[in-house]
Amino acid sequence: MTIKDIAEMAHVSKGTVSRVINGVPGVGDDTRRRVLKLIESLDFHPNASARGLAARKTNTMGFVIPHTGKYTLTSTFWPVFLTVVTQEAAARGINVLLSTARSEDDVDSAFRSILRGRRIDGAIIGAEQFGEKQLAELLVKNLPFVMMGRSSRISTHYVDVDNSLGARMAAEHLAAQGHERLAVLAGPDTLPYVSDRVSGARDACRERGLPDPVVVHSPYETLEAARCVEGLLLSRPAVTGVFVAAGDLVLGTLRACAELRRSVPQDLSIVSFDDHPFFEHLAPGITAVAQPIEEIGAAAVDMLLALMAGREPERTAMVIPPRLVERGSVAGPGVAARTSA
Amino acid sequence: MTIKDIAEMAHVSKGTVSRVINGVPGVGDDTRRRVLKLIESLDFHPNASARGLAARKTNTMGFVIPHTGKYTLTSTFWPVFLTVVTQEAAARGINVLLSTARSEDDVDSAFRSILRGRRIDGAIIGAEQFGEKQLAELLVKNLPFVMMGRSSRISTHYVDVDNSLGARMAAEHLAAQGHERLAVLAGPDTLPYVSDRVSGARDACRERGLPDPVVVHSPYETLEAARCVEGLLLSRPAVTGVFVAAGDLVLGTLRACAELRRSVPQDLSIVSFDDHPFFEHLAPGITAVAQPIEEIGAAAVDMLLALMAGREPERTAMVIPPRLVERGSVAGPGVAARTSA
DNA sequence: ACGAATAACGAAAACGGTTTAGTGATTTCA
DNA sequence: TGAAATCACTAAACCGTTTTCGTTATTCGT
Repeated sequence: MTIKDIAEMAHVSKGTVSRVINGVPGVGDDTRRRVLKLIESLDFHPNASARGLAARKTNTMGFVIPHTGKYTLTSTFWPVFLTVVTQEAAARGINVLLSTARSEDDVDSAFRSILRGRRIDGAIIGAEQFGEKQLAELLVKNLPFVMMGRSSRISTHYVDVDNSLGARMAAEHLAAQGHERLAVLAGPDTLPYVSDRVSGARDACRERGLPDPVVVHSPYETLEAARCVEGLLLSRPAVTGVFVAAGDLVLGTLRACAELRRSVPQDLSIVSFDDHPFFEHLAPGITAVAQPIEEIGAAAVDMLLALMAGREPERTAMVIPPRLVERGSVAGPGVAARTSA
Repeated sequence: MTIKDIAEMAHVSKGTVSRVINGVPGVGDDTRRRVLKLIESLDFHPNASARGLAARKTNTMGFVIPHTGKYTLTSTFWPVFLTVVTQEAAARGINVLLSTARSEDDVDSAFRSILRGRRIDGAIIGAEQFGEKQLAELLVKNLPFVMMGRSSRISTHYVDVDNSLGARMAAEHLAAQGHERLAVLAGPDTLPYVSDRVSGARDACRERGLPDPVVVHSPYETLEAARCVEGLLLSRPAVTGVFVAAGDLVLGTLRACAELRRSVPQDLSIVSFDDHPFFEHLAPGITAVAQPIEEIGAAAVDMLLALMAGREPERTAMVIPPRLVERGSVAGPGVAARTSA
């Protein structure tokens, strides 16, 4: 079944059918209705490849997930973001072509496989994976894209959570409970957003006249994170509150506390950057700076679709504030002191 | 840059270039090398839409994720499965078009959006979403597909974990520690695999001469699961071991225990069907019947690729055994008895 | 050394749409 | 009321590949 069959049955030309399908003006009302009814009743769908070839657009966007951790899709951020983006795109008639990268080298091949052959009209990409090569390729191919997160190389077309603000919120929340010796457990310092989170927390401390927080960087690996936190727990003077600057590190933090028999929040208060469904159900619940992922995803799709349609989006960069979700993992530092006294 | 440009530069016809690109015989060795070098040096990639149109294949597979829970991609199974499938497909030069469904009704539209317009050559689909309509549509379109899980409607072209065996393993593991009063916390009984898991556990009990386990069905919602488990914990005679028949229900189980101040494994032993990275890091670690997701994913892709290539796969149905991962959430029932005595 | 088989290629016809240019009929306006 | 403008539509070119078919050299067997 092709457009030609429809045309014959409706006694019109292919061009007219095409115009009807695409809602292009230049077709009489009665003709349009007749063709539409025919298409409907035959459940006809135009061939996507043919459309892509003729119109030079595929109505498909690419999604390239970075490779932080073994299965990035078990992280606190990406699975939800991917879900939101996919649904948001589907609602607008856009399909999502997915690409994951296992290793650092894979990023390149994932990139190419998705860019190759004008398979997509645009892409959403994690800012952290913007190497020179990838960037060059995108620009050369003139492919619209929006980044999730900010890259040091490109300063536009991105959507990001306000990392600095979120970090401040976390640090201030801890400080407001009376904590004075804070720590930041941050991700690898190669990631662009990590330094924002670290400095945000540091600034908050300085403004309150507190000493700079001790900063530890850990890969997104529970065991390594646990080792880092152990170091923190054994250091003197004791840290009483930790800002865990990525949800993926929370489990390691809890594990370290369990192993050293420190209890949360009595011995250590925790605020996480990133929320996750299971944080609510742990005992205690984890207080978190939650990214409004739905909002971020919708914004990213909006921006990309504008670019794909050839117009400049209203806002070419968006930084969205997170919000603090208070649960049980934060208490005053006095609790531990009183207990040990 | 098109195939025509390449042809002119190499002083051959478009047909020859096409043959070279597709590795079709009928081209001299030196010509082939020359064209190949040109393609390489110009970094030429043939237009995917044009290929799709002419060759009637898109080298793309669809992936339809079911809608169990708010964000299925935070479940214990699907994110990992999706990752594996995507990477396995990428390694074979196949792209993945993703589709998610938020609601029951959405399944249909997700289905159609991905099937529409011969955008894909085949699909991997969760068996649980096979309604009559979807099935009819697939068969009508003659679209190759493989199911993840077994459907009651179609008995071939699926890959599944051995649900029954896994359940037996779980129940027997509990029984081997001396538990006699077991419970099964299962997912919604509309899902096809749920009854297999329930009956597997029941059979294991019967064979050992134990009473049938008490079975509770819960949606994949932490709070509802917790309520179910509370009921279990308060029932008499007391249940001492529970087989949590889906990873997504573990958190609810733990939450109920925490709320009623029962400790694991002293008061309640837990075995989960499905493993998850964070199970290892909880205290205690959760003993789980782990699905070999990588193996399952690879098998599914293999099978689908065979179908897409037009040949019948060697194995038209695969049931893969899970394996038991012992951690700290199981102990003998005596512990609680002794404590309370 | 000669006809037959084979190999290497070119020309051109699909594939199923979109889009441009053109045509006849109708409406608009002075 | 006649020329101009508008409208609804058709015909045909085009998008960038694959694939079929035919042609020309080349190799083969005898």
